[in-house]
Amino acid sequence: MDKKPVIAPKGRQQPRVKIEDVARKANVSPATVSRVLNHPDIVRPELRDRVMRHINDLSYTRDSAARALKSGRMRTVGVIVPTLALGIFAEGVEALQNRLSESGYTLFIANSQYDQRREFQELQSLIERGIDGIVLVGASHGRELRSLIEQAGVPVITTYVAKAGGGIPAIGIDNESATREMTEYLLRLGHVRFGAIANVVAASNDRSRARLEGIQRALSDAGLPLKPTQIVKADYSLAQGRSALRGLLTDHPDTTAVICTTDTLAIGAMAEARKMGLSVPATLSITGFDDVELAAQMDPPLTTVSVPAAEIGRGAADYLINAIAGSPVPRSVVLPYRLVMRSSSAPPRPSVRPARRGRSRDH
Amino acid sequence: MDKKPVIAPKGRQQPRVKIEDVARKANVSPATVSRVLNHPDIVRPELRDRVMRHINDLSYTRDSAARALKSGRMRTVGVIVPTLALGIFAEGVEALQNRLSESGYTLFIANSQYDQRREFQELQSLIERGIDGIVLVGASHGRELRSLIEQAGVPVITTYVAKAGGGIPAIGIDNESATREMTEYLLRLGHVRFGAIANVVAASNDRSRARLEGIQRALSDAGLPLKPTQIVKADYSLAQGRSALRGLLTDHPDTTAVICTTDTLAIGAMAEARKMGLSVPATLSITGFDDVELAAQMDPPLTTVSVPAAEIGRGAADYLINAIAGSPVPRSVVLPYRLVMRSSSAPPRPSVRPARRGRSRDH
DNA sequence: TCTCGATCTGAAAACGATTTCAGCGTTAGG
DNA sequence: CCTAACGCTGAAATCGTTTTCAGATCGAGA
Repeated sequence: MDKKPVIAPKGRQQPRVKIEDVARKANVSPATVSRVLNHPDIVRPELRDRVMRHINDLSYTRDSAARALKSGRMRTVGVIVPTLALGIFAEGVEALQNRLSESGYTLFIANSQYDQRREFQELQSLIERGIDGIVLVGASHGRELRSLIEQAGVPVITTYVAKAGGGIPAIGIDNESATREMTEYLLRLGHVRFGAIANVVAASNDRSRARLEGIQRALSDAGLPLKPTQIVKADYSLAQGRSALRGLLTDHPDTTAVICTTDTLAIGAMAEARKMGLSVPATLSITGFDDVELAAQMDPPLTTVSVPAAEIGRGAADYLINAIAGSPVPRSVVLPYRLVMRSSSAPPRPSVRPARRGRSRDH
Repeated sequence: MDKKPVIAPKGRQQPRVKIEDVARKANVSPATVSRVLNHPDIVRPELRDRVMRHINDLSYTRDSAARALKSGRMRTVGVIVPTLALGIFAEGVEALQNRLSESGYTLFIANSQYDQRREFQELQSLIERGIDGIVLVGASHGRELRSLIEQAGVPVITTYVAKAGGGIPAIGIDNESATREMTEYLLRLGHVRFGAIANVVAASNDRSRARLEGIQRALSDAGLPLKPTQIVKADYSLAQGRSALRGLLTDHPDTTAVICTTDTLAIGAMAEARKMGLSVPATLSITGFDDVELAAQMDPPLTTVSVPAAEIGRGAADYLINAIAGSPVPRSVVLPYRLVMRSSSAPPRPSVRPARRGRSRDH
């Protein structure tokens, strides 16, 4: 009843059991205890067991700070994602953490909110913390960030992209090629009047930028280059998907296919289409990117590109674990994406000729 | 060209600049450099500036391991969430990290996959890493976990619930009361045949369990207790929401209101209802919990309970920062939830009496 | 019985920063 | 001009492990 009020304990109240205490109890030297912990195979089994028993008795755990100081390794990895709000990143981080945990590593997490300056600051803070490896997202980072990494001499890998500049290894998919394929698929279906909704407002979002380029390239190659007004820039919110579609159809009412660089945008677009009384895919085909859980459950189910987020996370973990250990590591890993054709895309309605207005202007 | 092949560097290649190097360059003692860094106000300004210049010149950063060893504080906090796949947790973690980062703390993240054993292991690993504070989710944790925390003497706070056992402080909402209110609202609308879909398969999911209890209590109080078959247990996936609704309506085709303990389940249920040709809310009212971004964008928009996830994350950060500093902290914080009435709920259709089959069986 | 190896184990020196304690120089007051 | 007091700075101890290096122990072979 007379314990301190609502004040949290100042320091550890019990003076922390250290390796020396265990050593004394077990009648061995601290060195032996350390060996039992770190190289169990080089100490005589009976002695090892005895020491182990005392370790458990005292429920001794080593001080990671001292350990890190002496050994120079923190057994810690950091990750900086743009945001956790996107399921695709959350999934990757979760897989990353799980794999690291299996190998005795712990994961520091930070988020940049798509802001390069913040990314730099967070990275600085992580490096000061002595992390052994770092996971980044995307290919575009400030050059000062790259020099910071280089100077720190910490292994790094960037994710969700197939390649990154500045000699940084990458694990991910070829975003541009994915949307190019998607666009070609829609072209094959017979579409000729396209629109694109891309979350490219954040300067650092090179994934969506690459995806947009894939769309543009495919359409240029088909002789149907996108006019600026056929491209709507958005952020990553559902609501922006809605307004983007509305804007797009205001400028180009005869559009038959809308390609979004994100499922979230596509879902927003679908919601808006429904509200506008447009039927998907009969009058409008819509496609997304990421294949989030909801995509398959939409009505109609969303045609999209499946991104192997968990595999990316696991791969990044493996890469860093090897790199830290000094094992050989691949330069970059390109993972396969998968086009998932569902019912939100279909051939354009053949009978209707809603293009009259556009056509008449041409001749 | 003759740099080592694909082998990562073994240790830091540059031998790391330490405090002594700075001291030598600046012609002062290491002690002074340390003081410049930690207590700038007690060192003569001109000298301080000189030292600072050399610190920058050499781009010296202190070794956090040594610092932590000597000072006993890691400036690090850990969080264990069930999963990051749920936006509600991702949002909280993001807010938590942002607030901690502002105060110079870094966040370790781990996930338990709703498994108490795993939660214990991850916590153990975090504590061994010397974290200064820990954030948990929910009220139900093994007693060995509680004793581990106590023994480590680390401040802890649990989140998303209004109170937790074992003297652990909490920050969150009163889940039971929220669903009770929601149920009462549906009762007032005139519903009498209810169904509940709850993600309670995970033993440790006390949030959903409390929510389910809220539903049951309200209905019991109204003299309409739920039969076991009116409660469908699920996990947290959209697909389970679908199959749960199907199962529920198979057993009780005359149901007019379905209360879900999660938006994800509710969205799945809505998708299934649409597929079954049932119109929401005309023949079936559906409600969720969490108010995820998508809830407002559904067709019809989903009636749900809004959970202040970001505020929970920030509050947890503030709590721990204060507790670690030894400042007074509140025992627990109950945050307000908010019932968000949208169009997925409405009075039951008065004219229709689809209950015939069920009724005939009764008499 | 003695010596040579082969194993294990212990003593002690790091790892890099923080902080106490004491000493130095300077200024103010007598 | 001398002493007291104050403000800064430096020397050195310390935090808890890991690891090198050497010493001890034991068995086997001569």
